[in-house]
Amino acid sequence: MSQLDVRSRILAEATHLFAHRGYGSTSVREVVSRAGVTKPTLYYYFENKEALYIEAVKTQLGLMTELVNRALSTDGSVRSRLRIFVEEYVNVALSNKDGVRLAITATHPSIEQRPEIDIMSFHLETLAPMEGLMAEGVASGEFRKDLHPRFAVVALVGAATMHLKSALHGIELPPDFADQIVGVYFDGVGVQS
Amino acid sequence: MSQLDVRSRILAEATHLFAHRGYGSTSVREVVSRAGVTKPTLYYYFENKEALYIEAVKTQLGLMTELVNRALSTDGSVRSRLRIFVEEYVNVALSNKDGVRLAITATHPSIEQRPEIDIMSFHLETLAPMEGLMAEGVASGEFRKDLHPRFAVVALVGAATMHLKSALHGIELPPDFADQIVGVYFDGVGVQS
Amino acid sequence: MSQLDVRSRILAEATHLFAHRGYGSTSVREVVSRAGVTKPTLYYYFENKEALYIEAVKTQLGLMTELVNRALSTDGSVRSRLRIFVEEYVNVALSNKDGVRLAITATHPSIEQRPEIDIMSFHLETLAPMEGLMAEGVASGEFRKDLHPRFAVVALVGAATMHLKSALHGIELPPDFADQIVGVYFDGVGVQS
Amino acid sequence: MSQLDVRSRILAEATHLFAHRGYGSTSVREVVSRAGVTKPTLYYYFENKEALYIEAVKTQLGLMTELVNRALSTDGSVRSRLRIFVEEYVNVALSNKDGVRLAITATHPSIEQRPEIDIMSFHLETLAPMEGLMAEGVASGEFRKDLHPRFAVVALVGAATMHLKSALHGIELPPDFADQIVGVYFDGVGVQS
DNA sequence: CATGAATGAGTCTTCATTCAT
DNA sequence: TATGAATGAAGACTCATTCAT
Repeated sequence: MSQLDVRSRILAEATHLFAHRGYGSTSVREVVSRAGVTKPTLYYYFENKEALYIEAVKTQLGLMTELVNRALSTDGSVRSRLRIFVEEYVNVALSNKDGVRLAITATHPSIEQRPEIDIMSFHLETLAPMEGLMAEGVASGEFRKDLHPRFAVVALVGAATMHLKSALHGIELPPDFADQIVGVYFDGVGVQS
Repeated sequence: MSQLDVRSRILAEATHLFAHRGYGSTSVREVVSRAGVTKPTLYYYFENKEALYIEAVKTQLGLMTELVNRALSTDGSVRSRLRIFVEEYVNVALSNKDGVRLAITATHPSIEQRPEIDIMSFHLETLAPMEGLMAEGVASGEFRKDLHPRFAVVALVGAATMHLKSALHGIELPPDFADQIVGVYFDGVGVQS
Repeated sequence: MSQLDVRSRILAEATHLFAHRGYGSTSVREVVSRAGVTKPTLYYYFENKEALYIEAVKTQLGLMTELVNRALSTDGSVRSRLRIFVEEYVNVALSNKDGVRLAITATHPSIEQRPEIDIMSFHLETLAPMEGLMAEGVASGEFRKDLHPRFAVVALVGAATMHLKSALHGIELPPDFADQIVGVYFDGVGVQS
Repeated sequence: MSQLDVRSRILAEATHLFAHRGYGSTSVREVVSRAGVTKPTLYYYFENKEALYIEAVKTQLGLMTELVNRALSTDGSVRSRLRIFVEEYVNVALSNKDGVRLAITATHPSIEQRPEIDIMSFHLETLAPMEGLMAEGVASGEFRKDLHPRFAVVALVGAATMHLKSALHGIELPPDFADQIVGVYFDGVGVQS
């Protein structure tokens, strides 16, 4: 009948609206109207607005976790794996803007989430493997010995995310953005002395 | 009577609540209740909830612009100025969590801002001087010749902001975090070849 | 359950209150309270207070249009038809005081209708057939040749309406009021010279 | 300083707004804003909104009473005095639209006036002299013997008012409207048999 | 599975009114 | 006389949610 089944359509519209307006400014009425269903139908599939939000967010966080694991499980040097991760991260994000926006907002420390999301377990699931990779890099001699893995992860993810945000704001990224980001990350902005 | 005058108290509570709950989930009732005033008083000072939000956000963005300009206008090498900026940025942020949370959320590309904020002019006012500094670094030979200033800014601000976010999430930063961040930024995570 | 369905009950109470208090002094709360429903129910059936007002007024104007057409489509001389019209007009009005009050107020030129009513089309629908009848009277020789139809209509409707208003104010009308009104209208107050 | 003194300016703006929006839809805020004064100033001159309304209405009713008495106290036949009355009535009304609109609305039987106006005493003050004139006409032989004075007044005032209302609606009156109205009133629309 | 109809509680906002100055 | 600042009460309207069908 329709492209997606009813439940998926509701979830998709919810993701879109939560991402664009935020939780509090998104009304159930608007979700069902865009999904072309009635309110009781939504409540048939989801317990309430909060559950809908949580499912939408969890779905997106799951996609990101998958992405990280996929990127990190390739072969090659740590550097090349990080390059692949950055490229994938940004590209997937740009092809799923709604989802990424929602995920970023939801993991913001700003919102004492009314709908309580278990952010920490997400962070563990995604950051832990990255920290592992960083530790691997230190051990293998690719990274400086004095590097704290968590610190290394935060710096790279922060840089990549900010580039992503600027892209979401409409600023165009160069085609070799992943190379550039990882290049600066590995070699620094300073001149090699 | 009270520390701040009525208007400032309203603005402060609004900043707090908008930062913690988001725009849509913050009610005017709650703002006035925390500020210890009645609703008409709020509407005496602010046209409506949207105007209140915009003023709160603009105030915080203004503080950040000031901060950038202050940090960049010190003497010394580009590296030392960036170190000061990072230190200031994170410290000020941690001492004004509400404001920073609000500013970060507001400049998020996620929210098709119901209350429309002129984000771009903020970015220009803050990023432009930083880009200038980066260009200066390239010219003076402190930075690699092939570095695009905008790219350099985004990488550093992204890294610093992500560290800040992790701190807001409760993860402790080392005392020399600014040195570490700028260190990685300048010299890279890789071993000097 | 109740005599009328929910929607009709709301409309009836709205008509009553709008007629007695005016638009601005009638609160939605009062309407729903008298209709024995809750506010959201009202908004389920009517877009907003204005739409409710417009529907109430249009309904009453429609009844008046019907009345005019019915009275004028009888057989007999123009005079007898006008007599029937006057009688019907006043009697129907007195049996539907709320509706008439609302209609009179709404067609008042005084109120730069907040809820904009298309008064002109109502006037056309009601006055045009009456003007036609007057022209017919002139043609058939019942009326003076120099009579402008519109003028004739306004004079009769004005007189009848004022009698009606005085009745609404509590002043009793004689049983043969229609004969008297049409009598004066046709033969004048002056003595036949 | 200003054309009118403060109190008069407030009253004038109130008259205008009450006439155009009705009592309930007119806000004190709007009155003072248009009058260029502050709210406490209004409350210095008028006890409250209701008193302001009553004063505005009474002022206008007083003008109409004056008008009636002036017109009726001229010399000449009853017919000529009525002609003068009709002419004055309509002309004065058209030169003081706000006031007339307010007066007509206020004397509407529709509104169970929240601000209670003593309509009856107004009617007595204006209609009584007119009824007297009508009785005079009957006595002098100008009018038919079987004419009830009250009835005669209502018919004429009704016709004149309706013409006035149509003029307020924008429909132009012929220059000799008073002659025409009184003509129909005296001689009827029918052909003299 | 789906819905038309309903609701209690809450939304933002404005009302008429009043102090202290 | 006049006002800046304040308020209790009410305004219209929408929220997330539910139930009988």
